[in-house]
Parts: sequence; C-alpha cells; structure tokens
Amino acid sequence: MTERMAALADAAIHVVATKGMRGLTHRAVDAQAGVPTGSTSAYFRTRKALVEAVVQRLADLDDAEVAEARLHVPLDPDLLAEAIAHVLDRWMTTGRERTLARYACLLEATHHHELRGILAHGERPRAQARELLSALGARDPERQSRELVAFVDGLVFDRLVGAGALGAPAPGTPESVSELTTAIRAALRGVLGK
Amino acid sequence: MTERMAALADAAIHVVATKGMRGLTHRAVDAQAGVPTGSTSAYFRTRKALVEAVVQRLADLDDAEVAEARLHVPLDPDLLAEAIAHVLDRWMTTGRERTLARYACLLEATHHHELRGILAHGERPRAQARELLSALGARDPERQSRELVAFVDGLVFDRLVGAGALGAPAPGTPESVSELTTAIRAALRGVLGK
DNA sequence: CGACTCCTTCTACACCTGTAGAGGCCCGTA
DNA sequence: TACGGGCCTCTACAGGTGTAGAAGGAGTCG
Repeated sequence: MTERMAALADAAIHVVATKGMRGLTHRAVDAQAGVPTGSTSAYFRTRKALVEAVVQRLADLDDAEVAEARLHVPLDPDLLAEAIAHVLDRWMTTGRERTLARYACLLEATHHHELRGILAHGERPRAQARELLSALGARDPERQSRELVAFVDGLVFDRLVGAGALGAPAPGTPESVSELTTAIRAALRGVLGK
Repeated sequence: MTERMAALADAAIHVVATKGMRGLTHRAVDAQAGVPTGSTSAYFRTRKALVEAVVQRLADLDDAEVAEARLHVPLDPDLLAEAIAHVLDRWMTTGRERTLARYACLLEATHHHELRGILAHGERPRAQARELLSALGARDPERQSRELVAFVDGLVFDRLVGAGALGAPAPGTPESVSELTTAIRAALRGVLGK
C-alpha cells in the first residue's frame, strides 16, 4: 500500500466514522482528503476496493497497536485492569473514529464475507487475552478470553453509541478510566471465578 | 402507525439487516414488501422519515418483548443466568435480523442525534437489570446494571458479527445456551462481587 | 346521482454515484 | 532534444436514488 493510498484510506476511515458506510463514496473521500475529485476513484476503481482498503487499513493500524501494547502488560490483575481501561479510554477518545469505523465494517462484514478474513475482529486482542488469562491461572483460557473480549467490546460499544454514555463519565476523564477499571476488574473476577 | 406502515417498516428492517444501511432505499423496501414501486416513498416521503420508521418499529418491538419478559424472571442467580441466555439465544436466531438492524441503527444514531431518543438503547433492559441486581443484593445497581448490559451486548455483538462465532457453538443449539449461561453466570458473579 | 375525501399507484426529474477512459504533467534515458 | 512510462487529473455517462406531484379508484355523505 503506497503512502498516497494510505492517506486516502485514512480519509475514508474518517468519512465512515462521521457519515456512516452510506456516506462512503469516492467523491466524499476525495473531499475529505483534500485531493482533486477522481483521485480516490483512480486508486480504488470500484467501491468494493474502497471498502476493502478501509478494512485493510484498520487491520494494519490495529496490528501496530497490539504489537506495541504487548510490550508492557502487567500480570497483576489490578494493574492489568487499569492498563486495559487506559487502552479502552483511548479507543473512545483519540481513537474514537477508528473504533466507530471498525464497528461499521464489522456490521458490513456480516453480508460481505470476504471482509471477515481481513478484519479478523478480536482475534489479536483475544490471543493476547488468552496468554494473560493463562498466566493468571485461568482454567479455560480459550473460552474465558472470548468472554473477556466480548465484555470490553460491549463496554466500548455501549459508550460510543450513547446508551452507556448517558450514565457514564465522559471518556478521557480520570473518572472514566477509574470506572472502566472497576468494571474490568469485575469482569476479570468473574471469568477467573474468584 | 397504521398497519400498512408497520408492514413497510418490517420490510425495511429486513432490508437493513441483509443489505445494511446503505441498501435501505425506498425502492428496495417496496421490493421486499412486495408492494408497487413508490409505495414506501408515499408513506415515508423522505429518507430520514424512513430511517426513523425503522428505529421506531424496532423500539416498539423491543418494548413488547421486554414487557413480556418481565413477567417471568427468576431471582435465583443460576436460573436468572439461564433465562438471560435463552433471551440472547433468541436474539441471535429468530431475532437475528432485528438485532442486526438495531446495531446498524445504533451506529447511525451516532451522527443523527434525533434518533437516539427513540432508540434509547439499553434503557429498558437496563431498568430491568437494575431491579434484578437490587433484588439480588447488589451494592451499586445503577453502575452494575450498566456493566451487565454492556456484557450481554458484547456477547451478542461478537457472535453476530462473526468473531466470537468462529470459536463459539452455533446459536440455537443447547450448547450455545449452556455456554451463554456460563458466561452470564460469570458476569453476574463479577458485578455482584461474589 | 354527484361531489368530496382518503388511500394508493404511477410518473417525472434533478441529483448523486460508480466506473471507465482520455488526456496531461513530470522525470529519467538515449 | 525527443521519447517513453508512470503517476495524476479531468470528464463523460449510464444507472440508481430522493422527492414531488399528478392520476386513478373506492367508499361516504348530501
């Protein structure tokens, strides 16, 4: 993926996050990226190609983030909960658009199966969760990592789409992080059975 | 809402579930509902009106379901977990389309705030969860019900969009229900702190 | 019976979108 | 200098989409 394509893909992610999949058109991406009309259409000839570029770009960005996060993950459950809470808080603030775009793509993948392979939603986080749970002495890390990932996914989704947000502290605040920490600690306690 | 409008709204929900928000057009709904072209456009003059009809219909269907469920909710945590698991399993099988459509609408509501009020995602389930958690002796039912709803939401979402599904039993099977039961029991244990 | 009203269907039309291809610019090479 | 190729921009066009309004038709009341 050339640098220009990456820039267009980034613009496309922004479009998806702010206007939804329906707003994702070649021309809208051109406008967002500040390039002449027709550019996006030249790099991604069909709409399908454009969507795939978005999905691929999201996957690439995720990979980078997961790889970096792996470097400093604490094994103490309390510290772990706080670390996860910080990541989630970032997903809901600076990474908000990416997170929204990802949810939109996941929904899209429901009827376009070829996207599923690229997105592989939760696979990387889950692998990491599995390792962690094993290290923490979980009995069934495979299943329990699924549960943990589902839980954090639900937390993020509920807050992003507004429902959770109505009664929850604003993302980016210390209260938000501390409340997330509490929730995740509870989830860890639950899946670990202690 | 007249009967005819309800039928169109139901067709629209099906369209959203199978083709995504992008596929939701007046003509597509006409085709799905088996009515002459132009009918949907006559009943819902603008696209915004059409989307709002979908959202409203989803809310109505939810209300009916929540009201009915409230009638037989057990207070024993284990039985409760199983009851919730059954509801979720239904959401993923017979109610699959509605659930997918709801997620699509929730994402849409992110950039169309007027939808949020109608959808009020999680409000009704949360109210019920709050009652239950209080009855079960929870310390902070308000916050904990948020967590519980987020958890079941994550469970359903992950399985519907495929990620969780890859390593999970197929919805509609006894194994699916029993695994969901285990997961929800763990969540209850977690949020209740026991 | 005639007029009126409501519900439904049909049709028109401007605009938007996806997609293809023609042209233009820049730069390295002979 | 002339040439060729890769990247970029522009334009055309067929088809789809949102929206408005006209036409038809059945039932109702005077």
